[in-house]
Amino acid sequence: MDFAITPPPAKTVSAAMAISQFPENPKSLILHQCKTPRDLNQVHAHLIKTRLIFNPSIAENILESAALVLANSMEYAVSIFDKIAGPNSSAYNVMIRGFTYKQSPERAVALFEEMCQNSVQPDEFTFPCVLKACSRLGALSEGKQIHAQVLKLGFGLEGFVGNTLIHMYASCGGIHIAHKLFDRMPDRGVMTWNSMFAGYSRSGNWIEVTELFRKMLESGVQFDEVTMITVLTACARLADIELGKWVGDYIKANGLKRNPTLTTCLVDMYAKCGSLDLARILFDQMEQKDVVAWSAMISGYSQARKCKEALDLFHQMQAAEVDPNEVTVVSVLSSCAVLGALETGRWLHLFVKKRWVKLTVPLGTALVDFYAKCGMIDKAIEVFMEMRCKNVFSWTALIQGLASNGQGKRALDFFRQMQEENVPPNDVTFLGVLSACSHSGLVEEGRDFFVSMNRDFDIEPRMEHYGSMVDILGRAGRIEEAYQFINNMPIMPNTVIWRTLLASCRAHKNVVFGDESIKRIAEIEPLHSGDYILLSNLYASVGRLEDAMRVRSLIKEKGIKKAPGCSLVELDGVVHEFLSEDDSRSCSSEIYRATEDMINRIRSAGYVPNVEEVRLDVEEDDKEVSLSHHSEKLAIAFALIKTRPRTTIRISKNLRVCSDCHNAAKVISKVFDREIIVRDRNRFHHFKDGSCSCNDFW
DNA sequence: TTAGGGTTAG
Repeated sequence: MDFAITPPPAKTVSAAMAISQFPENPKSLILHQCKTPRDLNQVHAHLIKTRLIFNPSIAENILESAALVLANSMEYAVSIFDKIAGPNSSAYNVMIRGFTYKQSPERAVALFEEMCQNSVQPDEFTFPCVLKACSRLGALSEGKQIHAQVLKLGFGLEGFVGNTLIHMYASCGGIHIAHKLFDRMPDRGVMTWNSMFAGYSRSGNWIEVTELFRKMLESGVQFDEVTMITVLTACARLADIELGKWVGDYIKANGLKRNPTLTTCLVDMYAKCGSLDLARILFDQMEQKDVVAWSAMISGYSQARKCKEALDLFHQMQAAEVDPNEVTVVSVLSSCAVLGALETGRWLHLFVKKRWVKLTVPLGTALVDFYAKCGMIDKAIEVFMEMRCKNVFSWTALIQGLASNGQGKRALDFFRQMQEENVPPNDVTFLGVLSACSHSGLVEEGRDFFVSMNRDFDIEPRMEHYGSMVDILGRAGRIEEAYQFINNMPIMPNTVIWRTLLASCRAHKNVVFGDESIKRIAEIEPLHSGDYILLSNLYASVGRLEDAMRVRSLIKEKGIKKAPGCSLVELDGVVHEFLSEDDSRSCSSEIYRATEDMINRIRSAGYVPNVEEVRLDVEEDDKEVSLSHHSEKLAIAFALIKTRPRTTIRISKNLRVCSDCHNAAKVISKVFDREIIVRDRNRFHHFKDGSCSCNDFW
């Protein structure tokens, strides 16, 4: 061979040198020397030249190299395999294994069938490979046929075949069969147990995972890191901090923290169980943090509604130059949605467009939810339409988004479309549907949907569904009907239900049922400041000012804290905060002046302050001033002077908008020619041209 | 030659 004279690069030398002294059994040589396709080509060429390829055992060795070396393709291996006259079971095994590992499990199963047709008897190595392929495919019926073959050929449950059979059944939805085999298994090792865990965790049966783990501990079989990973995942989903901590302590005591996957699971478990600080300590201690570790910590914050922390950590992740993946983006988007962080969310959307051509279901859904929660409902619809694949989550996000943005009828149109496309709604979808009816005053429709969810979809109404129904009736002024509805509830109504009724009583000036609601709330828990304020306003609305004052003074007497009204407005990515009657800001006089100007202008356009809801402890003359200093008015006035004409103003509020501010905002939108979007605790108000998207139902 | 794992959306 000529390259013994002129040495080519190192890698080729080793392969070539080896070839010149080809050993009797070349298996390990071929496997070790063939590291690249080029090596493989050379060895293969040599085998053909020397006719060694016709030696079945040598052909098999090169076949195995071809199946293992080339990263994503089996074509080279196929070309060798096709030239083997009468391949034996070992050759088939190599090919089946190759297909299984190289993401073509369906070809692995097909080849197994071909093997049987060619009367080549499978051996104890064939079955684990082909069963693994079935597991990957979720191919239960093929798996069952293979099981029959296993029995026919007399293989028992011992060893690998038994374990892979259990794994196959467990991961293809045949968990009961898997359990039967597991029970009959003569010698259950850690792999046997892990195969069962894999099945339960794949189907989300987290309780079964923890119960099985306790049985494993009783049995005395030593668990391993894979077991702990599955168990920790289950603890996270179940918020089972007790068992989770036990595993955590075991990991600490046995010095297993160096396994980053295991630590990531611990971080995730602590975060999902609410111990965010513990999670963060572990996370900070991790030497190597991959994208999954970062995502676990970020989603921990996001799910705990610590959205600012989630965004901060995301920025740290970018600073650490770790590339976010889909999961990261989905978590961060959901935090942006809660915060109304429009700029960051938009940036993420651009990032998604650049990075991933196809919108996946979770990504699309997170974007729909994000835009809807930022009041950009048209953009939410646009993203939804772009999604090629949608599931019940995506439809629900859109329906809820439309409902909270005051487009109840459109929400119901989408609900009908969802049914036409055969996507079955779930309990949360119905919350969106009922909320659409409530916000749009669709009483009869709401009642029909409430009946239909149980009758046609077999969904048992939860407390929230009953609450929505009370809201629908109450808002429409059908207070007595709402009261009867509560009395007929098959479950014990909670305070949310009674507070919903109380709010309706306030809106419709119904003192009788208002008093009754307060009584019922007080039976369950101490009254909130909001309850007193609603009751006080209710009395004031029917002219019982003394009672109103008495209720107000109770707040002070009992020392009940009131949550101050707070509005946020985002300008150039900076969030400004306003509190009611806030004079702490350095520019407050400027803002108060702007507020005054704003009020004067809308007064001349017909705005009349509604003093009914003003704090009753304020002196009569001051009432209108107090009204004009509600946080949303301050925020709107601030935005009016700080932004260019016609720019949309976006306000986020911690409480519900009061009726006076609602009225004022309508007039402001017309007088100043501005679209104003206010997100309150429950929903959106899009003020434009003197009216609001909520049609004054809120 | 043969088996197992973590983060995501309403």
